[in-house]
Amino acid sequence: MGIRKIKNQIGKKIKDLRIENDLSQEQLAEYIGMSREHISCIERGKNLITIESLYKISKYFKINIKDFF
Amino acid sequence: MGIRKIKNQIGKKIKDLRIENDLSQEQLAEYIGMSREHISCIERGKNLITIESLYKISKYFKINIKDFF
DNA sequence: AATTTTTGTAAGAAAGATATTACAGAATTT
DNA sequence: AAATTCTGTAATATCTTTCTTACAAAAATT
Repeated sequence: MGIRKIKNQIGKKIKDLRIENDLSQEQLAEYIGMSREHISCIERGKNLITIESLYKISKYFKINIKDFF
Repeated sequence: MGIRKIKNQIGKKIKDLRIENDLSQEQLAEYIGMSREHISCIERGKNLITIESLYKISKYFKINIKDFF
């Protein structure tokens, strides 16, 4: 599995969590402290998130960071 | 568990793998394509590695990226 | 003990991630 | 259908990570 698939996988997981929790990109962005545009790109696998940001998201949704991989 | 602990945890894991495989920081750096200084900082929990670099290391050591978390 | 190898550390440069702004299209709501 | 909310996208700016260079300390080897 290459880095592109990892990007898509992480993006999909974030989007799923966001939808499950009935949040808009903007709401999630505000909670996590990042821009909506960046979240949009991450969800579509265009940008790669840092470990620190991924950690914040995992914390917010109360899941283990492992579950993104 | 905060981001500082995650840094230390990742650094320790990388160092352990490197020692187990009898590599110097310089050798690992060359294989992975990153600087020795940066690996030194990562191992000591001073710098936080990106997901892409972490992925390269996991691939080199043939382990799952989950195992860093 | 001297030599060589390995590692820590710092300052500045380069690269990459993320923010900001702005606008358009899609989806939803009224 | 109009209005509102939500999302995609691009260009530029800002911030953080990573590299480069250089030197010193520590550890291993001879």
